[in-house]
Amino acid sequence: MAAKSRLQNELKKNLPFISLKEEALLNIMRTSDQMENRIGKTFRDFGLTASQYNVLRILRGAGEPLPALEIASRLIQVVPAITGLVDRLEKQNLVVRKRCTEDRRVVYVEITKKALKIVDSLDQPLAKIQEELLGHMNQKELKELIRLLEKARESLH
Amino acid sequence: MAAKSRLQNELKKNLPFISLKEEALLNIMRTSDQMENRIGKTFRDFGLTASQYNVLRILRGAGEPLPALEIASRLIQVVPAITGLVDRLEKQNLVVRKRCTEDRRVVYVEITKKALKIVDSLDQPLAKIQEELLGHMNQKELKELIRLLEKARESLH
DNA sequence: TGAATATAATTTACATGTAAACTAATTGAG
DNA sequence: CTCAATTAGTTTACATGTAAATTATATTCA
Repeated sequence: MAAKSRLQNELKKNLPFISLKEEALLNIMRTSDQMENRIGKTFRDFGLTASQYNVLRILRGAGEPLPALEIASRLIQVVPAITGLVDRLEKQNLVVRKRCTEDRRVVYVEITKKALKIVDSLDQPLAKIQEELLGHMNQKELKELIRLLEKARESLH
Repeated sequence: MAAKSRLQNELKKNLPFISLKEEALLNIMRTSDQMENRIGKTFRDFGLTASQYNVLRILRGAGEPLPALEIASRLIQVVPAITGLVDRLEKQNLVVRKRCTEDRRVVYVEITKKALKIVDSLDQPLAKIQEELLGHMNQKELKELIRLLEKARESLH
């Protein structure tokens, strides 16, 4: 019924608040967007994008070359994205591709010394930004926030 | 020794989190990514992307044509993105551009009836997904999560 | 063994976000 | 009034995320 539909829309438009679930979802996405944005600026100051930094951080953490898909799975990215990402990192001499000899389908990605220096030099600035972004929350609040977000993600398992 | 946190296991990270702040930030971003991903699939089922849906939802909520930059500001997107977004929506006959006669710099974007139908038809599926994603959290938890995220964003003001 | 599958990456096509430069139109100070 | 500054949008250039198809290699099982 057209009239009823319009009325429903009218009511929806004027509702002072949305459902708690919708409000929570919007809060999660909005907070994430803004934090990513803030952190991303620091990466750009160092000539990296957030994705590029994450690849390098994973490689540093691993302490050894990793297959491309292994990196992709840790980034939770779709497979094709990793190819271009590694392409651009390789172009900047931040990683090296090495074809595996036992299984020639596998491409190992190795971080270079140049990249290690950059990633290391980002540790302090990043710690500072984390302090800037969440320094006003106390330990109890941070733990509760983490708990609630982990619980929220349980629906995705 | 305390068991590794859930996120650490998910990311197969070798090193422990340096700080609660870092863990909280990663939890925020990861949760957002996964929820966006899940919701995005529904939009695609209806021939829309998340960004396109958000533009249409804003226009429906406004109840009147809005200037392009007004839409952009509500989406918290950078200015140039809105042009292409409106281009693609216009190509699908979901919005119409109307140059303002008083101030010819301004472009009003108006939602079409076709688009209104689509957005309306998404209300129920979206409510269902919200239930699927956060239905296992009780009201108290949702309110606390919202409060903590709002507090987290205070540092960005 | 050999065909059917599965796996690791890549390629292609498209939508989007970001930054910087540019155009058109309006405004405001002198 | 006039010209510099501002404002609304667009264009361009690039990095990224998503999906589908493709290539090369490896594995499995009849």
